[in-house]
Order: sequence, then structure tokens, then C-alpha cells
Amino acid sequence: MTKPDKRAEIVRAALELIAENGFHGAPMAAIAEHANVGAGTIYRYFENKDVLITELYQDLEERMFPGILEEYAADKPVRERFLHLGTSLMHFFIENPLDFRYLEQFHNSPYGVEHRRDKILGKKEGCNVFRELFEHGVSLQVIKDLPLVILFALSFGPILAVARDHILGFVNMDSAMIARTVDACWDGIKR
Amino acid sequence: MTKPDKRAEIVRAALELIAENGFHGAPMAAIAEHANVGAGTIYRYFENKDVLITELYQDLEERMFPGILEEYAADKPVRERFLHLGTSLMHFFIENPLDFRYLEQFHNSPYGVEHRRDKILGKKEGCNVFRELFEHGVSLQVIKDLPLVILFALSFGPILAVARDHILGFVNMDSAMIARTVDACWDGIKR
Amino acid sequence: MTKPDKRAEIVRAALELIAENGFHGAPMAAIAEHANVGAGTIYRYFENKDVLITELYQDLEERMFPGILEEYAADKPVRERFLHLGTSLMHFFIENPLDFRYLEQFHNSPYGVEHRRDKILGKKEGCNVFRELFEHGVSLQVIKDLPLVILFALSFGPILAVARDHILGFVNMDSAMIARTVDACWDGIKR
Amino acid sequence: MTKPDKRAEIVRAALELIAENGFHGAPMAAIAEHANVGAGTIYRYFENKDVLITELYQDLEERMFPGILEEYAADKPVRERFLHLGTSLMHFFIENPLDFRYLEQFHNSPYGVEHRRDKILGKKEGCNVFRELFEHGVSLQVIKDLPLVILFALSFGPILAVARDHILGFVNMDSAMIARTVDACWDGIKR
DNA sequence: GATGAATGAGCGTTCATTCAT
DNA sequence: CATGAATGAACGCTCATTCAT
Repeated sequence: MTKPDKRAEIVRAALELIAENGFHGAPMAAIAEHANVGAGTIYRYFENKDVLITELYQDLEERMFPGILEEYAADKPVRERFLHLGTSLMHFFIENPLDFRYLEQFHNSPYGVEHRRDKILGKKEGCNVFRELFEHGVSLQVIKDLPLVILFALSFGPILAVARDHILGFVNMDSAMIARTVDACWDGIKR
Repeated sequence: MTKPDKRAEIVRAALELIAENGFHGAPMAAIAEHANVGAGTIYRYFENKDVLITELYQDLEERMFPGILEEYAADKPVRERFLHLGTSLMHFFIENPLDFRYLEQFHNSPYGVEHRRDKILGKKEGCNVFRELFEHGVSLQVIKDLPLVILFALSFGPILAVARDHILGFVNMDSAMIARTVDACWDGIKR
Repeated sequence: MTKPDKRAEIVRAALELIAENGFHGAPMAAIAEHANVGAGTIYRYFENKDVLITELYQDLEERMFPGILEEYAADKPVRERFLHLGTSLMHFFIENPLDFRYLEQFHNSPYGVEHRRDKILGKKEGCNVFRELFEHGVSLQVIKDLPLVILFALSFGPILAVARDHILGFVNMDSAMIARTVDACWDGIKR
Repeated sequence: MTKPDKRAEIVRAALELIAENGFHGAPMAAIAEHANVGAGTIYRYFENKDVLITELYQDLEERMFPGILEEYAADKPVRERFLHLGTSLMHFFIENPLDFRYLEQFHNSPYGVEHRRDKILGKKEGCNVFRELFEHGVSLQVIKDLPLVILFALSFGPILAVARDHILGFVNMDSAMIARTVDACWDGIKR
């Protein structure tokens, strides 16, 4: 039986190396070495590098959403829900810098573009909390009546940028600063 | 003497190929071919690929700022100046998708991180209009009193995200939509 | 004790895969899978892939000769015996295309060359009906007085070539056409 | 400018290694080494290994036919022409054992099968002397009225087999023996 | 100064074989 | 005995860089 801890080691090593060096700064041989695994072993768990990259992202999403949605109350006001989500997201990024950097590498690559295209065209199920919240907010005239894509950009653009800058050490985000930043994002989308 | 038009051809070809295919989708041989230049010739103008990539970015910045700063009046109110800059920037990105995609590739790579680090730590001269505008706005209590880095994130995060989505075809930005988006960014940073 | 049916399954699977895809289109893992056997199990029956390939050929010969020699009467005239053998052989090839293709793969490889060398140099016992028939025919002055090796070439060269062309669909051999072809082979060696 | 002698060295090394060890006993790295050339250099002359293999075969054919057709007189009787062609062919094989073994490797591989299929289906121009000779002989009722493919088998089957056996040292073909063998082939196809 | 043929380290991937279970 | 997960050497191929012309 394939040992689950080998797969986990590969995932960990790949995430780390790709997060730190990008996709082509992380050769399969290096991933194998960091995982204390033979080069061929990776291919028992992942068909090829593309599949590894994609599954790594899916793993990441599965680890990310539960935490973010914890204590998320769908019956609270739109503003409060937005602040909750934005804050949780930023905390997750800051506490999981490797995950965050992997996520950025992924989004900023053909994989990520394809992934987004599928999501926007509705080909893929994704986490729709944000979409629903925005649509709800727009219908209540609490949020600006802008295309969803733009509302996403106004919300996540700053959050991602700030998380990156924190991780790179360009700014230090404590809880208060996070709260003020997410507040500012809300100002951007609120009507 | 090295002919400046050869350098220009190399820059043009490299920008095009890298914007379209990423850094490792643009081999030096392909750049040389697209520039109608020998492969070795590139190395007369650029020490190596890293240097080419970095200088390409500097060229891009030099082409970008004059257009954006056109008709920029330092004596207008902060809000008006912000809207002018944001709108110009978005227009530039949308009208120069190749430049924009190169810029994104660059920012999302070790090169870009290094570049930002140098700028923030003050090692490099950059375009300081934005910095001055934000600092001025903060001092007038027109803009939120947040760290500069966060104000940048709140302003450019959404603009970059929206420009990318427009270029990828996920949203269609006409002048009206651009104006509304930049307005929303202002809402994000204004006090 | 090793179960003989496991060995048989391995032999069957290996023959099929190698016949269809050649030696290096038939990885040990694939053979194991087709045989419904663990990859390591093959090594309990065959020391390594080379040994498997060689023993496979011996199995094949053992299955081939009994059928060909059926109804073979050593007291019939040389010509009649030759036609009988040639015809039986061609029928066997045509009715067992997998065996035939394996045989060709084997002959046309270092294994096959080695095998022939051993046979010709008398190191290995083989089926000697053909040799005896030719020697007898030569002594009766019914068959041309040529070296055995050449008589083999004149007889089996065309038969193998025609069988291959039939299997590849380049010609369609019915019983009549087989008879005429073997007749022509006889014309080649007869005095 | 690419030096023609580099290409020639690669061709020589590849022919030699493949003739001796088969296609997968001749790794590109080994070919490069035998040609005293960098591994990457091969790819300046041949797109990939498949192309190298195919072009090697075409080179070989171009070297082979002129010699064989030398002094070939289309106005001589069919028998005489057949003996001339068969003898020339065998001499060529025996004098160029590397070429011969390469040719065998090629024919006995997917490349060769494809090549023959194209030729038989008329997709490819080839050397049609044999075909014309056979068709002419059949129409004059000098050669047996058998499908072309079978006439080819009766002629070349033995010639190839004998050439191989000579090269492997199983028989020694001098001019007299070659003549007698080709005579025997003629007996096989003549009416 | 300009060239582009040549290079070889390094990539992603395969597969015969081993060995702990 | 049987297994199949693990291995790592070896493969075909790419490409940044060099250097003789």
C-alpha cells in the first residue's frame, strides 16, 4: 500500500520549493530530494508535474476554506460578513506564508488563468460564498452595482497585495492593521 | 559602435515574447530570431538574460510614466489628481496589453520582488508622484492614515487586477467602467 | 511451490505485449498487470527480462513444432515432405499472428542472433527435421548442393516475408496462394 | 555555417551504433560521443531521434541505388536483368555490412513498416526497377503470375537472409556462391 | 562589432529491479 | 511465496551562453 506519509512529504516539499522559487525553480529532482524520496516515487502519486501542481492547489483550497468559513454566519449583515471573510482570509495568508506564495505562483501562471476561466464560465464548482455575498449585497443596494469581477478585484486585489507585502517584510500587519485594511476594502465596494 | 536600433529590436522582441509566453517560454534564440539578430548579438547589449529582463522593465517604466503624467497638474485637489493618475494608468495598461503582461510577469518573479525591495528601502530612485500624492493626502487628512504600502495596495491592487481581467477577456472595461472603478478605489483610501 | 498457472499467465501476457509493441513497448510492470500478477512475482519465475524473453521463445518453439510435424511422414518423397513442412509452417504463422510477431521480434534482435549462433555451431539442440530433410535431399541429388544455411534462406526467407506481409495486410494468403508460394520455394531449392 | 563534416560524423556514428546495437542500444548521448560532438549538436542537424533515423535510411537508399543500377541495361532479357540486380544487391550488402544491418533494423521496426506501407499504397516514390522488372516478366509469361508482394518475398527474402548470415559469419559468400544463390532465387520466381 | 554553430548541464520522465511486508 | 511501493540510473531533449570566424 502506498504510504500516505510519502505523498504528504512530496506535497510539503513541492509546496515549499515552488512557493520559494517558482515552478521552474523547483525541479522534480529537487522536490524528491527535499521529500527524502526517489525521483521516480513522485510519479507513483502524481502523473506528471502539471498534475502535481494542480493537485497541490486543490489540496491548498481544501485546507483554506474550512478555516475561513468558520464562524461565518450567513444571517449577519452584509458588511459584517464581508469583514469577517476578508479578515479571515488575510489571517490565513499571513499565518500560512508558504500556502500564500504557492497560491500566488499558481494564480500567476497559465494554470491559474485556466482555473479562473473555468470558474468564471461556471465550468467548475468553487467556493461561492463571496459571489453570493456580493450578489446579495448588490441586490440590497448595500454594495456598488459593479460587475462581480470588479468587486472581486476591489476586495481581493488589496488583500493579496497587502499579504504579499507583509510576507516580504515590507509592512507589518497586526490584527488592528488587518482590520483597518479590510475596512478600507469595504469602503471601496460599499455604496 | 553598437547600433542603437539593434538594441531596440531586441527589447521589442523580448518584451513581446516574454509577455506572451512568460520568461521560460522565451528562449534567447527565439528572441534573437524575432529581433532579426544573431543569438550572440544579444550578449553585446545585455550581459545575460537576467540583465535583459531587468533592463526591459526599466525601459517599460520609462515609456509608461510620461504618458501617465501628461496633463497631471500638481496643484489640483488630491482626489482629482488620484482619479487622473488611476485612470491614466488603467488606460495605459488596457491600450498596451503587451507592456502590462510583461509588467505582471516581472512583478510576479524574484526580479520584481528584488526591485520592489530596493525601491521601498530607498535604494532606487523611482517615480515618486504616487508617494508624494499619498503623503500629501494623508497630511491634509483627506486620505486614510495608513502605511504607504497599504495605500498602494488599496489603489493598485484593484487596478492591476481589473486590467488583467480585461486583457484576459473576463470583463470589458470602457471609459465609464474605468472611471467607476477608479472612483471605488478612491472610496477605499479616502478618509 | 510456485504455481504453474502464474507462470503461464506471465508468458501469455508477455508474448502478447511484446508481439504487439516490441521489447521496449512492453515494460515489466505492464506485463505483470496483464498477467494479473505482482510486478515482483515475475522475478520468481524468470531471473530477469532477458531470461523471460529467451524462455518465451523456447516455449513458442515447443508449441510450434508438434503442430507442424503432425502427419509428417518421413517416408514420403523429399518434395512432398518439403511442401508439407512449408505449408504447415505458413499456416501456423498466419493462424498465430501473435506467435509469429514475437518470433520476428526475437529473431531480429541480439537474442535471436545469439540463439542462431548457438544452433548453427551445434551448441544447442533444435528441431532438426529441416536439416535432415535438406541433407537427405542433397544426397539424393533432388535438392541443389548448396550450404545448409543457404537452403534455409531460400526456404524460410520467402515464407517469413510472406507471412509478415499477410499479417500486415499487404497481401491476402488463402490456402491456394500458400500452396503456390511454397511450390515456388521448392522451385528455388530443387535441382 | 554548419559544417557538413559534423553532420557526416553524426550520421556515421549513428549508423554504426544503431547497426550494431539497435535503435535503443544507441542513445543520443552515445551517438554524440562517438561523433565527437556535443549532445545538443545532433539537434541542430536532426529535429529529433525519429527524424535522424528516417533521414539515415534515406541517405542509405541514396547511396545504395546508384551502385546497384550501374550497368543495368533495360533492354537485356528479364532473367539476365534479375540476376544482375540480385547479384549487385547482395554484393552491396556484403561490402557494406553496417549499411545492411542498419537497413534490417529499420525494416524491422515501426519506421520500416510505415515506410513499406506508404510504398505499397503508392504514397511514396521509390526505386521501381524491381517492380517494373517483375511486371514485365509476368506479362511476358517468363515469371510466375503471383502477386508482386510474393515475388518480392521470393527474391529478397533469401537475399537478405543470406546477406545477414554472411555478415554474422554463418556462411561465407564468394562471388560464385552469390551467383548460385541468385540463380536459385530466379528458379523460385521463373515460370 | 556581429554572428550563429557548438556546447553540456540540467530538465521531466520511464522502467528494470529490489526488498520490506 | 507473493506483492507492489520504492528506487535511481538512464533516456530524449532544451537552451543560456561561448567563441572562432
